[in-house]
Amino acid sequence: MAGKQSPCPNDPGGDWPSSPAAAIEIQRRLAGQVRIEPLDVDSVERVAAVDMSFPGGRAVMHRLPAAGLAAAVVYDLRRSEVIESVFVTGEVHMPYIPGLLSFRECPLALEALHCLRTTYDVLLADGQGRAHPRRMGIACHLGLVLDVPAIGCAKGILVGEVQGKLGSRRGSRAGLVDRGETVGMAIRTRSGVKPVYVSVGHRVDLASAAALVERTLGRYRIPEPLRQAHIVATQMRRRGV
DNA sequence: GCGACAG
DNA sequence: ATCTTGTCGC
Repeated sequence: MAGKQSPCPNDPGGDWPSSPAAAIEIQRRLAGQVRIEPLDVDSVERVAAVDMSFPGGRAVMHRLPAAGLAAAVVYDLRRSEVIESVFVTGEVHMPYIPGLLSFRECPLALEALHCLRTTYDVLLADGQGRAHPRRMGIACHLGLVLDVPAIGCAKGILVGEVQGKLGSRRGSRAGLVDRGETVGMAIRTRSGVKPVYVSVGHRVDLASAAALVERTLGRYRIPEPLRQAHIVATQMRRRGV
């Protein structure tokens, strides 16, 4: 358990739309700004990851504004440990709408990332990157706003279908294709366990993204940086912050 | 109209 | 995403 773990004062983000129509318009405009290029995965030393957690059961879940908690960590690949961990709490003003997740989570997620004092080489987001109906998932959004290499790693599919048959052994891969375009990669991170879906967020290409994710794997299905961010987000919420 | 649908 | 204990299996 290395690294610190402290709350961070909230700060104003950018201006975020509250209507689905406005959000979709923004996605159409931003999608063309995503840059796909190779990333030198072998030289990556620090990987940042963000995840969110929300309180309450179905009763208060879809009530807005809602309380949310975003956690961000920086993971050192060489030492295989978290070197910094932060979190922020705040209000979420958008409901969860498939395809518009970034507008619900980005404001708080960005606040958390802004609190990090450690620099990092690439950002991992819990969700899709280009494997999105408008090629503008949360990983693309975060990567564009911060102008950092970003990768989306989702536990489920939003659009597209796995090409062919994905092997059951760890390390097996299969393309994720949507409307004739390979938008992501299904990767079996543990033998006999459901795969994760990796896609380009920003300033990386699919091959680099897949390689980076595999470099961050520990003994679990979810890449270690993301798994750690998820643990922080969940524990801080249950601790009643 | 019906089914799908990241977190 | 969240509510939850034990339990079956490699």
